[in-house]
Amino acid sequence: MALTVVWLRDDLRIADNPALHTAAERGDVVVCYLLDEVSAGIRPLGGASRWWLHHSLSSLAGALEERGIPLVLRSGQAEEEIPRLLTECGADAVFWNRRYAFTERNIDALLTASLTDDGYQVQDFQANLMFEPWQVATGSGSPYKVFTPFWRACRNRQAPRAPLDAPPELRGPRIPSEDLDAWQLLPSSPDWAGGLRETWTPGEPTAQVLLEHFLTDTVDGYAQARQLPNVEGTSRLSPHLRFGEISPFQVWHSAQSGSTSATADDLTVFTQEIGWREFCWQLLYHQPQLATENYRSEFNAFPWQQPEAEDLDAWRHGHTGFPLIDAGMRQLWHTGWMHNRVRMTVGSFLVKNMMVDWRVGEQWFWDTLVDADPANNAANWQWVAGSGADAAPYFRIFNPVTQSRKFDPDGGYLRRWVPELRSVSNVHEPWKDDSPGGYAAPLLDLLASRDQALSAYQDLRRG
DNA sequence: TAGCTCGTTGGACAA
DNA sequence: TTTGTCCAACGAGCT
Repeated sequence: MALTVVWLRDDLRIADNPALHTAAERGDVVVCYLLDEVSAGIRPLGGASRWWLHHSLSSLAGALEERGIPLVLRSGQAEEEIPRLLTECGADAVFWNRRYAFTERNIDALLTASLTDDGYQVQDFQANLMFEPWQVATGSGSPYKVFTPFWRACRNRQAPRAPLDAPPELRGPRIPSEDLDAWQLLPSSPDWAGGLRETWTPGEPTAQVLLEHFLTDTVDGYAQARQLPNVEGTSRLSPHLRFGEISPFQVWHSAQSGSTSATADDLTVFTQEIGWREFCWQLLYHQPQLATENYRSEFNAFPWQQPEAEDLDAWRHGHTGFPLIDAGMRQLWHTGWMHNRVRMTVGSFLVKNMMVDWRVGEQWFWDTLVDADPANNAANWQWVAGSGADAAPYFRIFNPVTQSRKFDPDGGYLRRWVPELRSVSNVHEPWKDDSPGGYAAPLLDLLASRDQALSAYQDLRRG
């Protein structure tokens, strides 16, 4: 009797999971998740991601149990634990869905070679990107560095395959599993996850509900509403996509076939966001050090400032004295998520007004975002800093006052996340108010710091 | 080939 | 209050 180990990684779902689907057609399955915190080069998950992972695994384990099979949890080095599990359960094959980061690819390649040598059937599948990074290239054969031509080239390719249904039946033996609680993925002392619990329900079922809800109720007007941080105008699918509770194929096909009232423009803009995820991953595929090294090496000479500890702390926890910055950073700290427009603004503030190295911000987002994604996070911080592939022009410096006037005119978002501002009438510029109500004084001079950044960037250009 | 167009997300200032 | 222009070239990508 054929028995396949399905090794799940960033694909914690049952539907549209080609590895699981094919294994179930083949015979019995053992579904496994391996927590590998020991292989060299693996970046440890941030705190918010660990919280999400715990609940996502818990949700998946429950769903598999309902179908009669367990989720087998193991921890340790993949090179040792996967062969051990294969021997232990008597499997003759192992299937997984491909992943694209450098260390992970190498681990998978080494395992494939050694397990194949040992006589196992090893098979990998395309599941987490609609366009494989090596499939999309410019006319001259090089990887794309600019989003628009990249996404145009993707759209000109064959349409992504239709998503697979969940396997109709899952059978398999009961294999001992480690205890999820013993992994201590959840914060205990202190338990800072209250805001995450209020905000999110990790797991595949919720991801499907969110997608349906988005396409039924929210996507109409998306192109405009997604700009407004105080409006529930986005899909909020990002952490679900990050952990693979839903696949881009599912999102893409639902958006194409959605008989909604949305305009073509709304659907195009939404689909494009899925395209950005694909773009960031192909950047990371071709530039493995995207999270740690400037994509444009001339930025190695940029004069980043070493921030005072209390200034950096003011940024991290939302006490800079700039309402939009503080609202965003507090939303992040509380919920593990921040509206994208505000992400750009707080990023620009850290990198350009405070002149702090983008990697400091990237690491903070990595620790605090529930959707912290190795490719998206790194590529977008580099975009903000101007050191990235398809970077923002250096003179593009977000002004937090102008941004909140434009995208949160009545200050609802600002007052929601910064209670000190509720009694302040000049909510966009509280320092001009007669009674700023205990709200922090501005950390810096916006115009002066802007000029300083502009000249530093100009110096870099001149070499 | 060499030329041409274009580039997710802005701000300041003038008219 | 709104709209247009400039900021500074430059490299990507296409034809």
